[in-house]
Amino acid sequence: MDTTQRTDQQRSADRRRRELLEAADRVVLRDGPGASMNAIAAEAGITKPILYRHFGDKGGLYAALAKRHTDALLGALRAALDAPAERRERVEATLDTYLAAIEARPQVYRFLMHPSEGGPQNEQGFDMGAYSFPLLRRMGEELADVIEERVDLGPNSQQLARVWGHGIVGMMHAAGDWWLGERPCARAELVQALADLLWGRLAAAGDKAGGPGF
Amino acid sequence: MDTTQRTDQQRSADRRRRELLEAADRVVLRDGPGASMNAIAAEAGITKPILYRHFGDKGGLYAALAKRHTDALLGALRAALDAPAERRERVEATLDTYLAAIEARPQVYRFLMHPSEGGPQNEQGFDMGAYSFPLLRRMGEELADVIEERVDLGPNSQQLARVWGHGIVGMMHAAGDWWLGERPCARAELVQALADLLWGRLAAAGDKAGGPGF
DNA sequence: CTCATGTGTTACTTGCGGTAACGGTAGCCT
DNA sequence: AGGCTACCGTTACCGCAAGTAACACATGAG
Repeated sequence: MDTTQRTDQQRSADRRRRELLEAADRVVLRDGPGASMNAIAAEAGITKPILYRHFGDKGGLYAALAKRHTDALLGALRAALDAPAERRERVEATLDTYLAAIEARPQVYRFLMHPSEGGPQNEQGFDMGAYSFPLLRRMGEELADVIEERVDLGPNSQQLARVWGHGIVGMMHAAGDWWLGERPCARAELVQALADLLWGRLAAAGDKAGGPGF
Repeated sequence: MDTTQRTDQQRSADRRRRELLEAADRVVLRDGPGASMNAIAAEAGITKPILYRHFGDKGGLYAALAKRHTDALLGALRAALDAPAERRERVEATLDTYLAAIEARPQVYRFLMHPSEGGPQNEQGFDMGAYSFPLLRRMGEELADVIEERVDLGPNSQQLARVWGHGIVGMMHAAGDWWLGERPCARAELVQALADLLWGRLAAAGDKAGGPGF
């Protein structure tokens, strides 16, 4: 029993793992994050203990599931962030990429961010918070790296970049979440509004008549 | 059986409700949001069904609990937002108020925002997501109202204000969450960094040597 | 043939949210 | 007084989901 066998088995196990993840994906997207391990196992054509052998516990499964989508989204964002263009254009492209992603697959988004609420009858859900925030944190850190690498912020640039990275990601996330729920305007308008905000239009705007401004 | 009796009973019920909420508060702050209804009932010196008679279900209890803290925080924020001062000063005061609140009572904050994870051994938590986002949404809406009321944004000001309200709140929240976890700097520095971001310093900064900027 | 190993199962335990059914106890009515 | 109606409280239970133990079948190696 050595490498060759091990690799064979590992390949097989990896394929199985992928199949299980795809089944889990289908169920979670259909039934919401409250989906039970039994349901996921049934969809995969097997039974619970196998899931536990592969993923340890439900958290492990959900983490693996979240990682897939998270990686895909981060890849798209990185591409937008790396395109050759002016800074504002890049910012807009990145915002648009994120918003387009959550608009195109709101089910996935809701799973990643609001892992409760989901299916028709959603009762006692699951812990969560443990999968959504990794995504936001990772996005924040990556954006911080990009900012620090490319923007001249003078002294203390590292900390400033990290604050901004997390702050901008949070802005994008919260605005996107609200927008996705209410759909008050077209995506492009939202992108413009957010870019304007980042471009200091709040500071530049005048007060309205009737008192000191905000 | 009419008003007088009813009011007496209602007063008594309200007092009871307050006591129960305080007990729940203690337990949740001690054991984290995974606290069981049994534990809360025990802390209050009673048993489960009474909790259910008062709050319907666990969601109702947590919602009531969250509302208390949410209202308190919103009150403080409104005060900071209404102080007579220049716009930038107000923004800084508001940011500082929020950050001071979460710094002073991280347990409460974690309950409101990340209702999973909590006590030492926290496993199967609870659904959640249903209590944190109301807070963010309410803050976003209130800020939007203030912006629209006081800042001259030209046409489409209503939508712009709402986007910005939610966006700024999200920025504050995400940056605060990250900062609370890592404590990389003093609160005042964070406030400055965020205010600088809102004041367009990202747009104003130059590119770093080595390529087009972010 | 046997034995180790990986894959799968059934059947169970534990602990939670939530509820039904029952017991006291205060006040009001006649 | 005696009984009736609400209300506060209890015990004991249901359903369900996470997670686990113990067992069963295959298959390839010696």
